Amino acid sequence: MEGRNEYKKGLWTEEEDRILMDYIRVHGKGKWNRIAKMAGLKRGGKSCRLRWINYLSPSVKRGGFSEEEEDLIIRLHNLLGNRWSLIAGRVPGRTDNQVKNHWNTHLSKRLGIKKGKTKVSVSTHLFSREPVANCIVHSESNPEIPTSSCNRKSTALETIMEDKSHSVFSFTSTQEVMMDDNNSSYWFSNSDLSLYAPYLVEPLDEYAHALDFVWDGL
DNA sequence: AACGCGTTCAACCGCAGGAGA
DNA sequence: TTCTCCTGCGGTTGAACGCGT
Repeated sequence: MEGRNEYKKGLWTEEEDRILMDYIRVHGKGKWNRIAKMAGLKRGGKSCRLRWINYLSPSVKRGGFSEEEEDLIIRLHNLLGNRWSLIAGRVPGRTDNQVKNHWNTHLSKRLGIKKGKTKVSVSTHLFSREPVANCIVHSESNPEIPTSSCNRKSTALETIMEDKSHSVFSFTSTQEVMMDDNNSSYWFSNSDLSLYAPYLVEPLDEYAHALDFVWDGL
């Protein structure tokens, strides 16, 4: 059982790294629980997998992030939000953990992005030619008190459909929104704002159109 | 030198989902 | 269908480090 104290935790030693690398070099990766046992490591399978993926794998690039990498991460985060594995998949040699850490410790600070969220409640007149979004903005620190409100006419904007469960909508040229179709909430990926819609309708592309509106008060 | 405090990042945790028996 | 095992993900933790006093 992985969760009990029979496994060693904490930083890996050079000896452990060597044992894991030697084993993978001969037998290949995958089936991490078995690797841990067969290699004689007192580590859980998850720990071995993480150590390989984030540190030991020859495909992992070490050292500081270049300006090009940072620029790419910022643009991908605008588009995808905190979907680190997707972002890392588009930054050669970088892992999701590296990207996440670099974002949280450097980029989010540099860009002045705060951790807290602001909730935007939305009601829409669906399928009219000029749908209207009625918005009330709440701060997370005091959700009871709306900090501002607006009533804006929408304009149709570009819609990017990534997949069924995670649709990405372009809000303006710089603001993107991710859709979670389970709870009808929308996330502003680059400003940590969430947008709650009162109801969900099908098909998705019509819904997306109905929720497209210009919001310049962020 | 010693201490306190903030920052960094490797590693852990809990959970979800897929595969296969 | 159910169960187990494995993998992958994002959020969180805490040891190590750096810096100021």
